[in-house]
Amino acid sequence: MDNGSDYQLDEQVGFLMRKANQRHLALFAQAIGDVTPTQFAALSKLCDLGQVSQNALGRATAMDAATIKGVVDRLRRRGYVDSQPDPDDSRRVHLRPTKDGLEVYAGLLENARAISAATLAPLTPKEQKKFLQMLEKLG
Amino acid sequence: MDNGSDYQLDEQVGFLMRKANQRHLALFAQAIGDVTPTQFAALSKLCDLGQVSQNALGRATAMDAATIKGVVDRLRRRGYVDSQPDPDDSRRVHLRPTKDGLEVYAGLLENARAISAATLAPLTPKEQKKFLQMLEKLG
DNA sequence: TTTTTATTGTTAGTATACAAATGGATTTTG
DNA sequence: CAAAATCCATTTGTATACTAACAATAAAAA
Repeated sequence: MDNGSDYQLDEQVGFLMRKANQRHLALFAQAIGDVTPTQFAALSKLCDLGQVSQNALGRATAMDAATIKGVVDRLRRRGYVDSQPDPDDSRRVHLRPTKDGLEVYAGLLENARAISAATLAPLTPKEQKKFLQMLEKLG
Repeated sequence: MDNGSDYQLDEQVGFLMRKANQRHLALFAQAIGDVTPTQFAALSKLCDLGQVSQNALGRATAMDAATIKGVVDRLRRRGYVDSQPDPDDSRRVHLRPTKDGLEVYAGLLENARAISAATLAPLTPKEQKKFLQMLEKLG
């Protein structure tokens, strides 16, 4: 009896999401070699917020404490981020984008928009909107 | 003048896909602690195909040569995979699921299906179908 | 047949990601 | 106020993932 016991990997959400993400990352790497997608996400939020603690930046970019630390370290090594101890809370470290970081971010904005468009390009405009809405529900 | 220069990270496909994927991975880890999603994918394809070379398994699961090597190493260490040199092509190594690997895979199938369902649960059945179709176009 | 090209598996290096544990510092509670 | 709970940043360990380079082998082209 067929109890529907077949399992096609290629039809599973997880597998399809991994592949879609792979394609996106490839598009990103092709358009922006200097900075990784994760680093760009952190830089973007940092430039938006102006000043945040490291953990707060992690929360804003959906990265846990251990992950955001590495990302910030690399951005700091490149001179895009500056860190200062918080005078009011000695646990905290204030992060700020450097002048260089702000300029690099501004210079990459157009590319970032193009990457998002290219990622969604296989869908019609209507589908794209729906896709983003559904993604939001799944996040 | 507003040239639409604002860029909301939280609205970008890449960011939303990363978050959706995070949720999926969390559901997977919660339901199946023994094996990771990537390992399960490799095991699934291996049990389907019965016998493959390492690189071929990597292609079937969308992993490059370096990545599939690590995954197979871990599966072999757990005793789920057996490897034999190919007599016809001395470069190649044939991979096969062990008895243990087949049993473990069979035992996890129900969970795997439940994880896929849970991942898509926030969407209606109709939306789920559409979502998978769109993902396929983006992969 | 000899040369070129392609494939297979491996290694080294870098960059996410998360769990778990730690040490300090700050809030909240009792 | 003192104890408990929480938060911040860090470290360690494991697991993806990709790039690039490598040696050995096999297949294709000249």
